[in-house]
This record gives sequence, structure tokens and C-alpha cells, in this order.
Amino acid sequence: MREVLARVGDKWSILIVMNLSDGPLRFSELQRTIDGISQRMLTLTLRGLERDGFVSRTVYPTNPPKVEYALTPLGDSLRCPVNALGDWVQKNLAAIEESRRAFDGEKVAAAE
Amino acid sequence: MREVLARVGDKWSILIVMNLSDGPLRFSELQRTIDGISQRMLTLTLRGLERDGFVSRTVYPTNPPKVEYALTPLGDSLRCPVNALGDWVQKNLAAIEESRRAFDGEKVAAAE
DNA sequence: CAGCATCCCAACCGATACTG
DNA sequence: CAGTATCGGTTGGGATGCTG
Repeated sequence: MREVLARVGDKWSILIVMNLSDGPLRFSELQRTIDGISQRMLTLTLRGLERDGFVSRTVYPTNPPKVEYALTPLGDSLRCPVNALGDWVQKNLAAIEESRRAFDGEKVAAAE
Repeated sequence: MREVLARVGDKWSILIVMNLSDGPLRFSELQRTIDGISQRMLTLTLRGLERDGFVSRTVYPTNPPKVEYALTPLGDSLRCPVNALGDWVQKNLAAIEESRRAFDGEKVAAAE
């Protein structure tokens, strides 16, 4: 359970799932789309998602090689609760940031 | 946005919010309930949740000291999307674990 | 009881270089 | 193009000891 939450809660995992929701993408397309992810992390995260059955990996034995990643039905079903969480964050982001400012402000005041 | 997801997606944060959903708890009660969390991580995570406005911290100046942690309305509203995610994991846990076994099995087979 | 400070090891992750 | 391998800095987090 914790392991699964670790996968799901992972920053890159979520971004990859989001980006695949519109259709399959190639390795390099993902890397270009996600912005900030290193090749290493993309590989590692994709392997993890594949292992958990969230994405499928299809190799086209052409030259140059071409590999497509797509959401499985399981991965697709994950989008729903994840989107709910994303929506919640967007709705409450302002409140959270204000709370942070207030909290940090107190600390400064207390330090003086 | 990523920072918030980091908070929310954090393993301990979720567990704490879950455990507080039935009512306020003291520091030591949380530590006993959560099982596996170190004092350090409990303190740190609670501070983070407090900073983000998800939990409130109430000190009773008794002897011995008593500190109660409770969900704020904001923290309480977070339970809804988080529970949705938790339910999803529970529902699909079997499928995920089987996928893992299959994946790991392939690797072993390929190595031989 | 609640919690801060310190030390210290392990895991993570980015950068780089190399292969089929 | 789509990776694997390796190195090194950074961070996470446990263990311990000390305070109000």
C-alpha cells in the first residue's frame, strides 16, 4: 500500500501519466514534453510505471528504433482520482500559500 | 503546485491526515498509531502540515505538557480527494501486485 | 510529554559518457 | 533513437542525547 502510494505520489509519475492521457508518446517526445526530467529519471520512472502495470511499452523494430508508451486501462483509471486531487490543489492553492506566508511570518516575528 | 503535491503525496503526511480524521490526537498517540514513524519525521511532517494550514496545534500548559493536533477545515476537505485515491489503491492493489510479479518474473527469465 | 540538535549513513538524482 | 553504466553531490531520515 505504501509502495503504491509512493509510486502514485511521485512527482514524475504523475506528470508522465498526465502527459500520456491524450495518447501514446515516444520516449523522446515525453522527454521534450515534461521539461526538467533527466533521461535517467524518465527511464527509471517509466520502468516503475510499467512494472506496476500503469503504462505499456511497445517497441517498433524499425531503424531508427521507435518505442511508444501508452496508458493501460489501469493507468487510465488512475487519472480520475489523481485529477480529483489536482483539482483540489488548484482550488485551495491560494489558501495554502497564504497559510505558509502567515506561518513563516510568525517565525520571523518570534525570532526577533 | 509541485510543492503542494510533494506535501500531499508525502507518505507520512497522508497517514497523519488519515489518522486525524477521527478526531484530535496527541503527539505520542500519533507516534504510537502510525507505526514506523520516527520522532523526528513526526515532528517535521506535523510542522509542514501546520505550515500549510492542514492541521492545528494546540498546547495545553499543564504538567506534564499536552499537545493536541487536529485537522483544520482545509485539512478536512483534503480527506475527500485523498480518500478517493486510497480507495482506488485498495481496489487495484491486487492487479498492481500481480503486474509486479509478472514483470519481475520476466526479468528473471530473461536473465537466465 | 513534546521536541530540538547533532551525527551519520543510505538512497536519490542529475550529469556525463558509452552502446545497440 | 532509446536506452545502460558510472560517478558524485545533495538530500532524507534514523539513532541518540538533551531541554522545558
